[in-house]
Amino acid sequence: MVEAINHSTTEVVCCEPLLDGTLLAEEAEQLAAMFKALADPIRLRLLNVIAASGEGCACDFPAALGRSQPTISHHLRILVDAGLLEREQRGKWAWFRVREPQLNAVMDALRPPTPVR
Amino acid sequence: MVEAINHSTTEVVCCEPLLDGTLLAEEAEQLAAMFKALADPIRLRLLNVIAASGEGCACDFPAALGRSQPTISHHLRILVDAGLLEREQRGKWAWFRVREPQLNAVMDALRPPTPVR
DNA sequence: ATCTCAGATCGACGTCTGTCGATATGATAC
DNA sequence: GTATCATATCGACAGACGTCGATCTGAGAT
Repeated sequence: MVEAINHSTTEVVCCEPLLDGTLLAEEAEQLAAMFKALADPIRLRLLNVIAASGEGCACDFPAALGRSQPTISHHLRILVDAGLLEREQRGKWAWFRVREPQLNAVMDALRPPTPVR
Repeated sequence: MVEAINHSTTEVVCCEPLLDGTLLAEEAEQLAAMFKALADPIRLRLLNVIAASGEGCACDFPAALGRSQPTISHHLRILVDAGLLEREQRGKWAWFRVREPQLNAVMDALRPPTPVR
């Protein structure tokens, strides 16, 4: 279906504010795509484990999370495509780091529109 | 499948912090369930429209969002079950409000573990 | 009680998703 | 070059999901 997936960056910093009544159909699509990337327990645990130590090697995840190597690779791809992880090749190993700006962008969409208090 | 769905409250305020390396398998399930409820453009637009005016009548949503009445009812149910909306019956109409504490709980899970700066 | 109408539930459909075994790719070591 | 090993891709499968037409439920109104 997807003819040429951008497997790396996804420089779109989606995420219009969710609660202020300005969310258009297309923006909702983009935001929903971000949430979809977060809507799986294995992917959340990948983010969690990687963020905890700053970075993580793909080689450790199948044993740590109890999923096969293809399954882990599949989930890592989804997180990278969503812009939530960045991938770096070191020798024959693949290392991943969390892209916190993208995570913050998702968080901002949930923030209520009450700028003053 | 689900034999008796709690269609109202869901007092679980899920959402352990995502980035600090303490996410257990079961907590990841709960958090993923919250993100799953947010991972659909129609549901995001429902939240958006309802939050914008403080409340919203189910009767307006099919026309506003271009989906059938059963489909809207389906999505509203998912948001109520996730604890993100609360439902109130007024005469024959159903009105909905956003439960901001629950939304904030999801947001807190995304916050990076840097309490001091 | 009967009528009307808003909303929920049911049943079906096509599509998407998570999973894994098998295989391909690509990088290092020899 | 070949061998080895880490990761990606492929193919298949079962289950979940979004959608809608048809129907049921329940609250007013008469």
